[in-house]
Amino acid sequence: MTYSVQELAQLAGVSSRTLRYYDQIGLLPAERGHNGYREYSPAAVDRLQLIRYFQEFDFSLTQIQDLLTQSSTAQTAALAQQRAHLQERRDHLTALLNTLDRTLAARNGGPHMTDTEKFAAFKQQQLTDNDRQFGTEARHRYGQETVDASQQQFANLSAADYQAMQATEQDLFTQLKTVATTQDLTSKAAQAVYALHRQWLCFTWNNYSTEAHRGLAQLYRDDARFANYYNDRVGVANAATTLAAVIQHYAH
Amino acid sequence: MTYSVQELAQLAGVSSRTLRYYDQIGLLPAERGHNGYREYSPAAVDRLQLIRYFQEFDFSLTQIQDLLTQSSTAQTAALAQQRAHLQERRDHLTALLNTLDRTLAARNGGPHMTDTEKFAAFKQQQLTDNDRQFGTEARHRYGQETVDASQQQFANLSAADYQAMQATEQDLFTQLKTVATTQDLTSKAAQAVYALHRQWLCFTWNNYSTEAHRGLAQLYRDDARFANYYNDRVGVANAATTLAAVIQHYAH
DNA sequence: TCTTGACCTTGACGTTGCGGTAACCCTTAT
DNA sequence: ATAAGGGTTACCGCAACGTCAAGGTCAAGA
Repeated sequence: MTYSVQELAQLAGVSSRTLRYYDQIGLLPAERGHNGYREYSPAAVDRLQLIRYFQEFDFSLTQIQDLLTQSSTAQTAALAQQRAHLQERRDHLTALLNTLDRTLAARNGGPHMTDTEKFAAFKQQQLTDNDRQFGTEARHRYGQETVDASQQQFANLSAADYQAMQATEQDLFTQLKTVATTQDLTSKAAQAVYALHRQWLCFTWNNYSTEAHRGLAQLYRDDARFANYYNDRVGVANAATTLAAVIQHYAH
Repeated sequence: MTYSVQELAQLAGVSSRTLRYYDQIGLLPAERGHNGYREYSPAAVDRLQLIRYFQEFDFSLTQIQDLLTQSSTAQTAALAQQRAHLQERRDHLTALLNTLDRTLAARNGGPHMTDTEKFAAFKQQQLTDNDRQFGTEARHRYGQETVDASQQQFANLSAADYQAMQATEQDLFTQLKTVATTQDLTSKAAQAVYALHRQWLCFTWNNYSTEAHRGLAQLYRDDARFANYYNDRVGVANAATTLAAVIQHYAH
């Protein structure tokens, strides 16, 4: 017993156009009857189910095309890799729901939403990015408390402060680029780099000390994640080492 | 002070191409400098933040276009409607994750050592600690299944999620300390405590409900083991009762 | 037999939210 | 004066289909 396009479309919850498209790109080839109509065998039904299954996991059609030809172990690996992605998406949705609830409450005459809260979801994203990059290492070297306090501080920044912090970092990058090329540690640009970096730190550090600053400089030089961050953002290969050298030079 | 395309793009985490596109379709018009360059005012920055915010909630750009011209009440209605959609998506993702886990378990027969397994011992430790503290009592009141499902979920957390969960709990402790001293249930700190505790729960609960949350609040107040845990970690004697009061106040 | 209406076919163009590239302009530093 | 690093418009391309247009096929009723 075979299915027509419409029948299979109904069964699988897709449009007939979709089935014709899948046939066209060779993802789900159909056999043809004497009149040229498409006919789908039970095997095709199974294949379509698999396709829809993979599709739910955010694979593209070309990826699915590949997956369906590959071995079972390769398929397993791909699925496992997708798991983390799914979990991230769910956590993000959870955060969004919380934010949305607060937004709605505020709009319904509830407690007024501060600028900080309005930006919370975006900053949460930023924050976890930061944590992914630096969190583990910093925790190891400076202890849990410092990092938590720093995140706390970060989350408490007002929207204006947050933008000011971003602007400061931008200035830092610009000046750092100059120093990275000139390599002149006594230039005005180098002094600016030190001042800006210190200023940037003080947005989130409440107890600045030159020792901690120098400690951070070591991290910038020695840890690939820190180094990559600065090299990427500044756009030169020796940005991190230059920044570290500047800090070592001025922080006393 | 105005931003150039690149500057605003960096700030907002979008590409400059995106900004030019938004200008082109009139979603985020830019002013022009004497040289024809785009210049973005602070008002444009705010508008872009709003755009990104709505975008997170899966509105199309044309819908956002409309929303930005409409009244605040219309915007509220749209957001409220979107809430149900968001929750559906999250539930769907949860189901997908469970399915995927079962799929992977079925495919995985051998003693291959994954990163998850590397963390498994540590998490197993934590898990038994939790079980020693809370397990018996929770089992009595909520039944074996709930507890097992929760432990299952906990063991499935990725390393990154595990650290995020720890960070959330730390934030919770900090805020809770404030509330425990002020005893102001309507303060921002109290609201934060509720949100954080809910967020913390959702790392391991896949079906959050306010009733279950209130039930847990009772446990915190009435069971010495729960109470001691929070009082110890926060460092004040009335932490657990305060937390319970906050939850009772907000979970409806 | 003829017609009607439901189904099927192959094009071909439209959509969303940008990415990428080309070709050219502006400013600054060397 | 020339190179670099920004900016500009303009156009082509992508996935995964939706949506016509123009027509072939088939069973049923007048």
